Amino acid sequence: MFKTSETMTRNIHGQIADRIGSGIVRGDVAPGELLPSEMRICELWNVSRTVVREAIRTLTGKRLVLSRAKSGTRVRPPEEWNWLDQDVLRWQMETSDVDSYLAKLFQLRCAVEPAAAALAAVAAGPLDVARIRAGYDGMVAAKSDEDFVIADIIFHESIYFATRNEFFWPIAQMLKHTLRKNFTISSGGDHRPRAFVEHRAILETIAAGDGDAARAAAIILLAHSIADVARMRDSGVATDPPPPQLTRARRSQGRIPPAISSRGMPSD
Amino acid sequence: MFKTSETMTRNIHGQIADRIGSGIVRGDVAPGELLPSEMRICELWNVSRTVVREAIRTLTGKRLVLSRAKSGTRVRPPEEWNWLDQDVLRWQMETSDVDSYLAKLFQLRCAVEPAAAALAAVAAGPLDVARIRAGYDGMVAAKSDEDFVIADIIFHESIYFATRNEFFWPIAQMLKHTLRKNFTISSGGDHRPRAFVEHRAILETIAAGDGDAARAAAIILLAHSIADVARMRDSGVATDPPPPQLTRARRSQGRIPPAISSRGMPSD
DNA sequence: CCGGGAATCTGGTCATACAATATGATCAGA
DNA sequence: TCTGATCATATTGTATGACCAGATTCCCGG
Repeated sequence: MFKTSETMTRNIHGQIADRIGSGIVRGDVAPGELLPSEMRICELWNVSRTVVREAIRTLTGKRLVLSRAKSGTRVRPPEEWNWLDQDVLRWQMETSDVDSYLAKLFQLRCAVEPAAAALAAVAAGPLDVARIRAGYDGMVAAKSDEDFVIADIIFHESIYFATRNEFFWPIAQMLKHTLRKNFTISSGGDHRPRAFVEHRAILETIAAGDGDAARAAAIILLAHSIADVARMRDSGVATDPPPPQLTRARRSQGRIPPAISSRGMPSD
Repeated sequence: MFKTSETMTRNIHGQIADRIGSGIVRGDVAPGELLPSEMRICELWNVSRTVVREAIRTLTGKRLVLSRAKSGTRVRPPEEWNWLDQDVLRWQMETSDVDSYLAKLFQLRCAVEPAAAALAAVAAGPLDVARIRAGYDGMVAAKSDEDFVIADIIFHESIYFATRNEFFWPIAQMLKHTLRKNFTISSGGDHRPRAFVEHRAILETIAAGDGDAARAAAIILLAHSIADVARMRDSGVATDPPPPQLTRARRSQGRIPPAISSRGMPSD
């Protein structure tokens, strides 16, 4: 078994933050409820109050909890959690299934990446394009599947950076850390040639400054990636159960809602 | 002058985190460089090492710095910062201009909100729809501009939640905190009737479960919002200077890249 | 039954001390 | 002189104990 993370295992307060955070995401303490007091946590795991306080500070940074003075530390509603944080994501995956997680990840990518490619085409500088090209070259030169995935991540990450829009960057960071862990399985060697063509299309349209073409190229690549994932899933285990609150009748026909298809809009 | 934030002013370690974080974003210490040692910071502002450590822990949570044991605390590259964090955003706006900030914000919204509306249409439960409707009703019943903006924020935020995709939620949180501070100016009363129509269109398409129609409605609303902001900006001060790295020739004609227009894609 | 005050609980801050290691300077040897 | 090992120092991580002030709770008296 691999160690879960890089940052959380080194320090004691990281380990404590890991346990508490995992418990919160798992639902051990409901949103709005109070955590055990600091002294209580100290006794629970035989650590000093310093460690507990720094651990809670870490969880506060992830927006999992909110410490109000002299009143206690309460769990915030999940809607306010920083789900893009890699630790929160890891804790979530300890209980949730990977299937719905990958589906949601693709929903986000389908929403963001076409726009990111279009923005990159008009905002990227020569250094940005060189970075994207380096990712592409790394994919072509990759000897192993792992090298291929790493280069692929660099490619897409560089597109996010090339938008020159900082708001896109945290999303790229999340994808980077999460795809590195979960996508060594995918990208089997057989469909690499098509991946080369599609990635090269994105690279060249961005380099050419053609935003609409870059968006279209990104959409094509995502559509094929979705098909790959769906093919991989259909040959695997059971799929996601319906969400709990669900009562309405209408549902998307396919597994993944058609977040890609779009229609024109007035240009003014 | 208003106080800058809610969370940072109460505690001492929050104030210290505010000063250090502000300095980092301002560029006082370059990415990759070392912060002053903890004891040095203690002397600088006459605080205990406890508060300094908790302040640095807070900044670590925002991915501004990375503390390696016995080596020092280094500033991470800006690409890894959590730009969706409200404090990071506030520190950034202390030096950057509001114009380019609003433009980037709209780029993100144009990328995400149409997809969010489409997802919400197929994933929302009755509670989600009720929440969106409550936002719409609040807009209609709003007596003041401030009430109108608050209800508007609830409307859009609820759409993000209704996607049932956690990855969209941090974006909604960022928009919530940032639009509340910067958009009391906009939404002048004269174009409210059109806003009602467009918001109602989104609400009803989502309630009807029509994803494509919801996406189209969201796109229409965003296009008009962009026009409003552009109109507001053109009657204001000077605009953003070109980015420093820029060398290439092609640039978008308009102020804001056409991140909305798209073309069809194959459905399989 | 209600209101007020005291005891208590909690997080925030400070001070001190020790541990362990990364860093850089010093020193010995080739 | 250059190289390599050793050592002192600086820095973060952790523990401990103490105190403060606001929030909560509960009991007692009206």
